[in-house]
Amino acid sequence: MSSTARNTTRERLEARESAILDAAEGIFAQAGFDGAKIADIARAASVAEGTVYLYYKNKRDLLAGVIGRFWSQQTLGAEAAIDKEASTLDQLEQFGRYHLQSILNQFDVVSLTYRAQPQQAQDLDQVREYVKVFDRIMKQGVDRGELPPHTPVGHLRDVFFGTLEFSSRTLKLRGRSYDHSVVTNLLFLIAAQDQVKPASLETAAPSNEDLMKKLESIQRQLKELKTAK
Amino acid sequence: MSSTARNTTRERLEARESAILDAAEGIFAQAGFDGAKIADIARAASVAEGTVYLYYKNKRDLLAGVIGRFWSQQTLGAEAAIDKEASTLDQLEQFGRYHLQSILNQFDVVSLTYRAQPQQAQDLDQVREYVKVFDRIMKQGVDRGELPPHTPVGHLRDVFFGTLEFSSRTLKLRGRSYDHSVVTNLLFLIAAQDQVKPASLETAAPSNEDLMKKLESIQRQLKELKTAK
DNA sequence: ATACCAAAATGAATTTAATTCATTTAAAAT
DNA sequence: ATTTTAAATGAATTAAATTCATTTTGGTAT
Repeated sequence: MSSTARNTTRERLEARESAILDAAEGIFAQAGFDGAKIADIARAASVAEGTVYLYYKNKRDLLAGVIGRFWSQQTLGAEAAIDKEASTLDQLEQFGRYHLQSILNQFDVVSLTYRAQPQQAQDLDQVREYVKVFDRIMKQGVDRGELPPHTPVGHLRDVFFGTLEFSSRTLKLRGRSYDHSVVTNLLFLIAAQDQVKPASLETAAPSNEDLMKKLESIQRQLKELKTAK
Repeated sequence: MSSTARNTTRERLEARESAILDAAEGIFAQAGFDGAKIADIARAASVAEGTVYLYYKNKRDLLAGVIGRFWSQQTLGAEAAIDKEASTLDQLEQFGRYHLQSILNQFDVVSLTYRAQPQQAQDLDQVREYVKVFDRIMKQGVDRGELPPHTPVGHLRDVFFGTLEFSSRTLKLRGRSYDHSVVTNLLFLIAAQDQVKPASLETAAPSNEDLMKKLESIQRQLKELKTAK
């Protein structure tokens, strides 16, 4: 078996698996898990019914495949949407905006996530990876001193994802589209919490003295500019 | 048909319907919606399979019955758990504690809620009633002057239920039981928001930090000007 | 190029479980 | 006591997931 041939074969199999996943995602999203018939999915993927079972053990497993792929892509998308150089709060806002927008745009696929079996731990592995994006932002925030060391990341994670999830349902229910104020309000809440608790010296807001010094420096520079002309 | 007889008949029918709902709740909670067999439910309720279909159109409708009854009871329980004389924040804490405790205790039944069809509006009528408990507390808070008039109740509703829901999943996942700090932290967040500013970032007064950032940006531009010369 | 093998694919047959319905049983009315 | 109506039954039907005996395909060796 030549290397080229092996590649061709594998590529053919992967293309077929992709076709099945694509078909399944479409039919599941459109008809729901129960409403989707393997026969329809097979037809949409241009394979025989039995072929689906060569790639996935059963309908549940196929669902897990669709969900896993979706959340993997979400993780990549989120990482692309976040500016590594931005402040922690800005990163959180970028992530929040990305999250809300994408779960709204792909509401039907996201809803399928709840049909996975939480008992089957690996069914939700990719969701767990996605959640880690939040954890990394928060950890970096603490390391950088932008968040207090005692920041309750676990709680805030549930606040963040819970709020955005429920907000997306509310928006959908009311037939409304993405609303940035949801993210803004949420960030406000999270930021407010940080302010209330005793902040470390590093994170202390600049004093008026600091501002005045900065202004005086600017004033000096302006004078230099004027005289230089 | 005598009044007594009519009563006896109706009572008999209601008892039977109750038996079916009890059986369904038990089997659904234990086996999940897909895993539950109508045959098992019928056996547990001591009726024939066909009898189930005299009371409920199909399996989905039976699920809706179980969910509806559960959330109706939740509404009654919540109203009993809330002291009408207490302050708004105390009432919110009482409700939050009740909500988290009960969704943890009856996690399997609550999970079934996500199997209802959001399209079928009336499937979730009782859930909507339950949510109104929150709205009434908030409205009363605004009327009493304990909350600012512009309090974003809709947004806070999603924060409240979303956070508690996700927190319950986290606790379940980690095999932990009710943790009051979840409620405390949530209340803290909500209270902080009221104190700070509930609207959007646009209307917020700029913090010293914001001023400092703006000044630093001006300073950078000045430097560029100077070196450009 | 041909024959052979193993992997992949097929779709008809099987299985499982929801739903229906002709029949029976029980209750209410006359 | 008889008739009528409502409720209940469970065997038969139906729908859809899953299996599996058979066929097809692609790669390898002669």
